[in-house]
Amino acid sequence: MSSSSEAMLNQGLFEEQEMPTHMGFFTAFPQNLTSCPPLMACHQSLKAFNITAAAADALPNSYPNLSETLISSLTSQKHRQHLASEFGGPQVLSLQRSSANFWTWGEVNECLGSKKMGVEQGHLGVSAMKMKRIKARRKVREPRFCFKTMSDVDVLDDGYKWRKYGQKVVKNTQHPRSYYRCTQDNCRVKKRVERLAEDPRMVITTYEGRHVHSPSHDLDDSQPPNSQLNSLFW
DNA sequence: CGCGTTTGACCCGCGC
DNA sequence: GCGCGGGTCAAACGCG
Repeated sequence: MSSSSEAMLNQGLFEEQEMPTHMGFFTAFPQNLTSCPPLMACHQSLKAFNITAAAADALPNSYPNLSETLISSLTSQKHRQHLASEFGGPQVLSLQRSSANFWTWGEVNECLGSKKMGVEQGHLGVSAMKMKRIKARRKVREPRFCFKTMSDVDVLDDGYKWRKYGQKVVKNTQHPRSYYRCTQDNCRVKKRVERLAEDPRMVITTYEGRHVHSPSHDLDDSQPPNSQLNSLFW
């Protein structure tokens, strides 16, 4: 896909486009990434999408509490050059999350030993009723992440191979939502692709689950060895 | 022929 | 319990 670069003009990263009731980011990252499935999945998504290239310059101003480590990893020389040449400047980054996915915060909390994140504990509180619903959802729901991207093409080239398994007309939208599954055996990662009702130029890509394999082609030439995102945001 | 897409039917969770 | 709407299935179809 030759237009994948333009497609990678990421306008934001957030979790669940509906009901964005919470915003926040992690300022601590577990030493052992794999010990925390939600963070691991998010980390992989960030890597796969080269999301670090987006809005790097805007981060410190937009999110003053963001850790130094993350900012430095996002504002590497290479990414700056990429931003400047490809997009002509910094992009606006929006980080949102939804109450619908509260449980991922809970898991993260457990993994981090709680109270070690750069978010208010108040954001993590859930009512018993909500917890019940979350539990029901949790049986079937993997961690999910959304990327809002301005692009002409619907399906972004993220290095993985996808097979479309469904399409659905969503209420109050004239644009259909497409459902994709990773074609790799034993990999149950899914993604949804839809266009924003208010702005059809924007593509919402929602990932669910974690890949159990590497991308089918090598796109990750921007990560120096031993370079890790040791912080993470939503 | 194999692989991917299309599309109508079906399933299931949720709100009323 | 019922209806709605989102998500998935699977047969048919298209393409290289």
